[in-house]
Amino acid sequence: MSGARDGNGTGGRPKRPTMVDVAREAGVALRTVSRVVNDDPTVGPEYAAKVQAAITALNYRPDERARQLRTGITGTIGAAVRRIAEVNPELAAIEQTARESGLTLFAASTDFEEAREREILVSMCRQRLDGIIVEPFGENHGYLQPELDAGMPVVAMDRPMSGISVDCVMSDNASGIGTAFHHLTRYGHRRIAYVGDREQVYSGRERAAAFRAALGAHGQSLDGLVHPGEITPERVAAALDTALYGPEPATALVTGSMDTTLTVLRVLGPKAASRLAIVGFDEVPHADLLQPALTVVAQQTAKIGRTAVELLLARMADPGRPVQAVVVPLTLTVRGSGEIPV
Amino acid sequence: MSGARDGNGTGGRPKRPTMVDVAREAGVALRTVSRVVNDDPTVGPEYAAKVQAAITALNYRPDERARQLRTGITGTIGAAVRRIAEVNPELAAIEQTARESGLTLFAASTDFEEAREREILVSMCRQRLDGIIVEPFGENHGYLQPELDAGMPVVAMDRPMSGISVDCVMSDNASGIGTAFHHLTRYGHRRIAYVGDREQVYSGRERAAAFRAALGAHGQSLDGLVHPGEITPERVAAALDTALYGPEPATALVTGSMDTTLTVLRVLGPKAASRLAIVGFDEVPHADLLQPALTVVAQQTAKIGRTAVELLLARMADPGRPVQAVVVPLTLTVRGSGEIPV
DNA sequence: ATGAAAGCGCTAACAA
DNA sequence: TTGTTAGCGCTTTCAT
Repeated sequence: MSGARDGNGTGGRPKRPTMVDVAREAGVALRTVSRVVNDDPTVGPEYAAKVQAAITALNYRPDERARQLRTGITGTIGAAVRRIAEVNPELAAIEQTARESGLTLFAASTDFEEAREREILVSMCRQRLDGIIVEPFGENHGYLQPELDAGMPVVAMDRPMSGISVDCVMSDNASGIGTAFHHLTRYGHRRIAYVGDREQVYSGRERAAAFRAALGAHGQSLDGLVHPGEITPERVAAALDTALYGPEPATALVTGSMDTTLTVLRVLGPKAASRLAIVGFDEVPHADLLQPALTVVAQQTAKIGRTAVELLLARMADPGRPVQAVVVPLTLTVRGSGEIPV
Repeated sequence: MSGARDGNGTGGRPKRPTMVDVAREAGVALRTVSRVVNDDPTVGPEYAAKVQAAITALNYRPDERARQLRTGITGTIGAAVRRIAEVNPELAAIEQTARESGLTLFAASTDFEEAREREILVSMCRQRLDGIIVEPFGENHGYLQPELDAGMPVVAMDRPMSGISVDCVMSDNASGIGTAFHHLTRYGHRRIAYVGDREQVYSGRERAAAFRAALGAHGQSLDGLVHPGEITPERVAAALDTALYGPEPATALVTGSMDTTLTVLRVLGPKAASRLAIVGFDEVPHADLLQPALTVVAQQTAKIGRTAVELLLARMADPGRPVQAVVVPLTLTVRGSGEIPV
């Protein structure tokens, strides 16, 4: 049976067999095929065998789209993150946790562009994904309110969302900066400078503020020591000039992000970098290969990613639960650059 | 109208409005709503306005799944790669090229596990994606033959697939190794060693073979110089011992992959590494921050990713076209480590 | 320019 | 245990 090549004569693309085709081939009802495909135990062994044979003979593959349309669930969650093809331990943790939970992950890069972010989020909503994790960037996410009202579970990661109230997990920026600062004071430093991202973005704002607070609590003035701003070689070089070569030079440095750390190292060059005490905020790839190896306060990225999925699962299970904000502490990793004494 | 909260009384999850609801709200036929949603120009302005108003009032969002089921196309291509969430320029290029082509990208990590790879590919086929790019790992992809027969476009990237015949794009491993080798001979090196991945994997096999050929063509014996194998600190340390501290020590080294390069640098330590001439195969993150900065032959990863999408698009457009294999040359990036003379 | 009705491939009530 | 039937939400002939 079923020997003929395909129903098609000439050039048309081959048509895939459907459940109806399998049912006809096996001589059973559609419903029975569905039962076999879904491992329903209430099918007689000989029927099951006949169906299996037909499935193999026709190379039948169920159409997931139809299944999803009918059941209403996709078994897929979305992740809208800065970049999927860069080092992104949160995303790695999300992917693994999703897999452990039997969910497929659909990840897309916002590139930290507001328009792109919106495009991705709206697209995920149109696909009726079971839930969305977003590392938010844009300034107003009010356009998602109707989706939330319609029951779409959303979790924010690394930054809070603006204009809507959703579950959220992020690092304890303030205490991380404090850890970096106090680690350096332990090695005798009193003049400690900060270079980090611009205060227009949430994390840049939080970390600069925390550094100012640390300086104040330590009885230091802020003059020439705190340099949030655009991370470009020029801007970073100017900041370092002010901080390191002024009348009261800083002897130690806290950087506010991975990008800042790398730019600082490039601007300083190997000789200057090896003499200055540096604690980086956030891990740097292959930090152990640098000279000196880089001491950092690292975000618990894996924990953050895992928590994001857990928050999402909780909300999927109970849409009415109160909105929750989880804060994750950072951990100090000592490697050398932060232990250079005054 | 439509003022009531939702059709729902108590705890049930809110039901989304469908096209029928919009049609009823607007007092038009279903077909008209569909026309408006799809920007069909043959709708009268007042009808269009009424429909738009209803869409806004109900916060209607079309269900992409239903659309896909009906039209048969998803507008989505899949990419099964080693790892998302790591530096992966091929994937970045795929994502960008897909976006430029108006396609959504669905990426998943195989982790270079055969079972995982198969799971992902089968899942993508069940979702009826418009096409699949795969960085293959497994040894037998024959299970995909029925999908190919059913018209599923598949393109292999970085490695060929086994057991099936599909379009493919990859680096010119042999000539890349040749470039690295000859660059070192230009600085007077005659004893040049190779450490790289095990020959069970395609690229490891190709590169080791190319290195042996280069040695041979240069009139050198192979003894103690060629070390393919597992990339572990122990194995790499043993290989380096043999190559660098034997009776005729090598004065230069070619590594066979990014992982190999990083492991070699870690095993050697900063002092030994700064004395040995090294050319890495493939780019290393922040290679410019190392001391000395690392000279590499880099794969044209962006070109490879872009080409993969282009091959896929071509096959989607013409399923009958002959299978094509594209080979992309590597480029030498001089930074210091490869220009240390004998 | 608009509408009525069929059906994409599947699951889920309900019958038998 | 198996089959019949009615949709999921949309697009698409085909009439009007």
